[in-house]
Amino acid sequence: MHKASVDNRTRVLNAARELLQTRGINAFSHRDLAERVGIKSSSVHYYFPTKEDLGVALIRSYQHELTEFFEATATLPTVIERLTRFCGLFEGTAKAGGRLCLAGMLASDFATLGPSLQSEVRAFFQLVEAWLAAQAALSKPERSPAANADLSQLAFSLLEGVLLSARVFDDPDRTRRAARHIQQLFGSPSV
Amino acid sequence: MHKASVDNRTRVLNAARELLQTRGINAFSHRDLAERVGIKSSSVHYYFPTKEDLGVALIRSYQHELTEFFEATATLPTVIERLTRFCGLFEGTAKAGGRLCLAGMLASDFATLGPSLQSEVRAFFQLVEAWLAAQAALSKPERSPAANADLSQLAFSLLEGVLLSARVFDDPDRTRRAARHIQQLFGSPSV
DNA sequence: GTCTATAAGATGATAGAC
DNA sequence: GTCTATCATCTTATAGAC
Repeated sequence: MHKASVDNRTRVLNAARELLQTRGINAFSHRDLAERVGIKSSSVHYYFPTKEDLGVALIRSYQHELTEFFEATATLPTVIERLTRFCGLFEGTAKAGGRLCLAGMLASDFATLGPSLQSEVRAFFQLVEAWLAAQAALSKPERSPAANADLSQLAFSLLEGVLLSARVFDDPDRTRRAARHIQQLFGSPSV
Repeated sequence: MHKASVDNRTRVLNAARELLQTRGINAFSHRDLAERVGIKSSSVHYYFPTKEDLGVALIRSYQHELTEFFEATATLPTVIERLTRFCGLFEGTAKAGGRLCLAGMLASDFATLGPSLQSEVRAFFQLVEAWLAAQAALSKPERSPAANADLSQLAFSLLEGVLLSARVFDDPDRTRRAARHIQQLFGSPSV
């Protein structure tokens, strides 16, 4: 059961992820994907009948990877370290050709999405904010749940926003300054 | 020299602004604009030959209004008040049907823009951050220029980002929580 | 799975009449 | 200024052969 190389479905997904994060869902076509993968656009339709299907598959795989990230970093000793890693994801995104977060891009395209894709985007935001709120609670147990929720929204909004300016100014380092601020917000390390 | 009503050029600009802030520049057409204004798409081309022309006109008028805002609020006695007003602009944007900042939306469409439009977006970001840095300097004169620049980037990124989540959760109040945080960051009122 | 062929409709844009 | 007419191209698909 060894895969010598990625199958075309995965190749389409990878190409689509890059195009979505750089151009937005309304600025690339099945043909663009087909050309990058080296197949015909009808073959793209074979894997993802509609663009909505493609979008849903994209955010689900993105969310899946995030879940794996959460599991992998759960064993780290401090909130500080987990937060550093998390912010590092955004730094990597900014450095990858000025991409945006896939969910953030879909949020900016929100009004053009079908209901099922909108739900997925909302679920992704909720997942991130819930994790951040949990980290905030761990970091300073004396902080109220409302304050933790506030903090998590603040941190995620800041990271999404900084990707926009990082791309406009071609300056991925902006993500690190945002990360530093978030670390300060979450306060002194504990758990 | 009295204008009884707005001319069609202005009507096109207004319709385009709403469509750009809600759908992004790649998700509306000259036909969409024409239908909303009640003219034909060729008439839209008369005012704005290319979409790039339209985009440039949109951000220039947006920036012009911001400049007027800066002038109008320059007389306010405190940084706190000016900052409150500024954040109020974003609250209004979120409440206007979950719009994004026009420049923020163009930032997310950045990779699909022509060079002239990209320059305009960059200039807009610079204008905002320069103003915010100036407010930071006024607020706490003992703060370093680098810290002021940091703060201004942070504040603008946060406001841009919170518009994304405000729209995803259909919750414009998120902008107010962001505003509160920004006020705290800028510190105690002075000038 | 991947292809060719095809379709209906949208899109950005232009020419020329009024 | 606004229109009709037209254009080449793109877009999202679908049908059916291999």
